[in-house]
Amino acid sequence: MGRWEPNARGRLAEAALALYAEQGFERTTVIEIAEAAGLTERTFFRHFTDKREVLFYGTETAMDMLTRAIAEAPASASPMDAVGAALESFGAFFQEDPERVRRRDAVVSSSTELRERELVKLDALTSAMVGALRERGTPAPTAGLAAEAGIAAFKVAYAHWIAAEPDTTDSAAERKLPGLVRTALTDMQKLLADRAAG
Amino acid sequence: MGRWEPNARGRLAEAALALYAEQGFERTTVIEIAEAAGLTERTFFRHFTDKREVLFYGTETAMDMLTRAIAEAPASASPMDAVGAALESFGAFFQEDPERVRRRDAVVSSSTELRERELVKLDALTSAMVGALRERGTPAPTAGLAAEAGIAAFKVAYAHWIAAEPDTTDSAAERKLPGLVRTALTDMQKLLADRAAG
DNA sequence: ACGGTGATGACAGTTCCTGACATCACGGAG
DNA sequence: CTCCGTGATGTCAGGAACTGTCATCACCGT
Repeated sequence: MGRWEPNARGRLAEAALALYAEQGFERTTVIEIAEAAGLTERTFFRHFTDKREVLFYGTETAMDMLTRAIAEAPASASPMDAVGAALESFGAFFQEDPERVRRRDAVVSSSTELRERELVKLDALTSAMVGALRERGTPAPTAGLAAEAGIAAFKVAYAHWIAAEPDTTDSAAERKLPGLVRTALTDMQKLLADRAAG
Repeated sequence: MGRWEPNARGRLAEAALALYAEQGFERTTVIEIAEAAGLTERTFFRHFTDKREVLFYGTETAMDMLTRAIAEAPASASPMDAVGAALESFGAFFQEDPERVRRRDAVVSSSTELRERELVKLDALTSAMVGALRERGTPAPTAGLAAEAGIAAFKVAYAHWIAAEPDTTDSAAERKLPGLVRTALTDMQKLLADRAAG
């Protein structure tokens, strides 16, 4: 594998995912990853700031997706409508390649450090949504609450989705991520309504 | 400062907080912390698994507090009632020493790595609350939603509280953390109710 | 053919963190 | 009072994650 093979970043990401899955995150060394991709350790760190970051490649894309979805929501949509729509389309995007998502999730779930990083990414998505909401005139406190509530519901929906689907071709609505996001939001609303006043 | 001075752990935590605040997290070395506490680097790592963990000392106590509050909630309380009560008392605990909380928050906020760790701790608190809810018979999906929604509201309330209070003796209800938690929860409910059906 | 540009390699160095073993203070058994 | 076990600490060696610096290489336009 020569020095100037194309798509170095992609090769590194692939090699890392494979090695993490195979022998675990902690027992995989950056040198191993780099050599598996035909590169050197130093080059790995030119493409990824971190040993973990290599698994969180598309986060910027995800942020764009969410902010755009919120910006493009009709002016009549409430903040929670906009957030809900954005997260549903986000869920739909996940479903496009469930196999890859599963593979990646298995690796991330197996390591505390990786779950740590995933939470930061979710927090970044929250901030991005807050920004997009403020852009369309939502006041700051409302934007914060809407974004946090939305991400919270998404977490639950995603956990359900991952835990359920084995790899069957079953396409019941309950197994589709956008639908799970929607029901999580309504269930959350019901739970919050179910409180003793004052 | 001799080898057998008491409370090594506390001294390390104090020294770390002071140094992080003074010169930043990344530019502080573990050796510096250890020497400031009259100990060695190796001993630091016997007391804390991490350079970051030293700032998240009381997390187990916090988990106990939350799980106990949920367990002790009256049987008639809804899941969201129990979570809300637990988080309000949690907020009250924070308020006991606002100065220290502020100091610590300034340090944590200044470093990505530390915010990362804080998010993990919040996630651990979420899991603890889920466990406590399940203990009292709440079904798993409901428990997950209630805990996530509660933590989401708490995050927003906490951010408000930190951003507002300068150090004034002002004790308006809006500046008290338990009250902010409560209003965050009701505001979140309103936002979620404000959605197009579907 | 030639020089500029960007990606990569090579290497040294710092810091985080761990394992293994020695050492010290204390508290109880005799 | 002495001796010895126990737990906390010190010392040392070392792996692995990252960073800075400079040389080297492939490509691209002139």
